[in-house]
Amino acid sequence: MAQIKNNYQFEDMLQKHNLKKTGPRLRVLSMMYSKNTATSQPDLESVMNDIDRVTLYRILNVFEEKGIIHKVFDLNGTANYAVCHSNCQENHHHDEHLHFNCTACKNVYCLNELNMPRLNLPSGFEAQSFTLYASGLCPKCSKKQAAKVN
Amino acid sequence: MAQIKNNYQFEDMLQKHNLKKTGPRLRVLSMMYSKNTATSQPDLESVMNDIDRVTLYRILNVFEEKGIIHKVFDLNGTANYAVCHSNCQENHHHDEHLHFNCTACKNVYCLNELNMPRLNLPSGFEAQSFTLYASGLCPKCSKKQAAKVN
DNA sequence: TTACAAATGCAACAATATTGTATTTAGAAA
DNA sequence: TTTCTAAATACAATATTGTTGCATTTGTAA
Ligand SMILES: [Mn+2]
Ligand SMILES: [Mn+2]
Ligand SMILES: [Zn+2]
Ligand SMILES: [Zn+2]
Repeated sequence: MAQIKNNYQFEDMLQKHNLKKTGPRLRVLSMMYSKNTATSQPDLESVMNDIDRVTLYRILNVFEEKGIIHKVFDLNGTANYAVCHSNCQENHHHDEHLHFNCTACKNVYCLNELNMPRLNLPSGFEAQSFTLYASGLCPKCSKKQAAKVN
Repeated sequence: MAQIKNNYQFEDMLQKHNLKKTGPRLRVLSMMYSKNTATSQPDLESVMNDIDRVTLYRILNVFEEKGIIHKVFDLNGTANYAVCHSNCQENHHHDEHLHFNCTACKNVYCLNELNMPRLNLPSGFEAQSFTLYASGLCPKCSKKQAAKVN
């Protein structure tokens, strides 16, 4: 689980970032903090189907700008959003961790505990940030598969 | 440059993969082999604007299936395509290298020479493939920037 | 040369994302 | 508390990217 937080803490988060406390924003925050996987845009939209699509896009964008969440594309190129755990600042993210795409359940996991390995690029390339992607089976799905085989 | 190849070689490639030699396919091959960066779908479409959009999508898909090209999403989530250099087979790619996104010129470079570092995942995760993304300045753009500063 | 599967072109549609603007609302100020 | 306003939301229109079905054309094997 990302981090258990209650509604007061979400309100504080919004306040700290000079964002008004609104229902849609609190609900998006609460949903994203309640999961240990990233949230796909389509998923978010179907769960919050009473909130206007455009509003959701704008909430996601402002949260990303503020350093509250970061965007990660899964293997099909669909946008997923996950809470930042790296003390990201406004317009200055540092979410340099592994993103694991489960090919079975399609969930995207942020493996924050895994540091990025240092590596030296070919001469001339100046990297500012790194992200590592992996795909395969997540713990749940690999267990399921093992069970099937038996 | 990916590899200099002439039209006869492209025809051979198609034949080897049991694909008919057609104008659109040869042109796509030729374009992608003439560059050392990946080709974005929008770019491809605007350059080959006399070929139907759907045909281009189908060419890209069949080339990917056959192991001729691989897809890589850039930092904005747009699809880019690059020729495979890892002896990829039909439905079995192994393009595990670094993809460098230049934030200035927006080009995507496949740095095939860079092997993926080994890393151990948290227990339970079973990775089948890895891709590393980096963003920053490519050699050309970092030179330009250095020139400006002076 | 013929025949036919494969490839292309075209039309329709679906999904995702952006822009502009009217309306509503959170929160500051009176 | 009430008033006021910038910020946020809702709604409409449009853009971009990708898919599906089918008619037509074409590469190639016989
Ligand atoms: Mn992440
Ligand atoms: Mn590549
Ligand atoms: Zn899974
Ligand atoms: Zn560049």
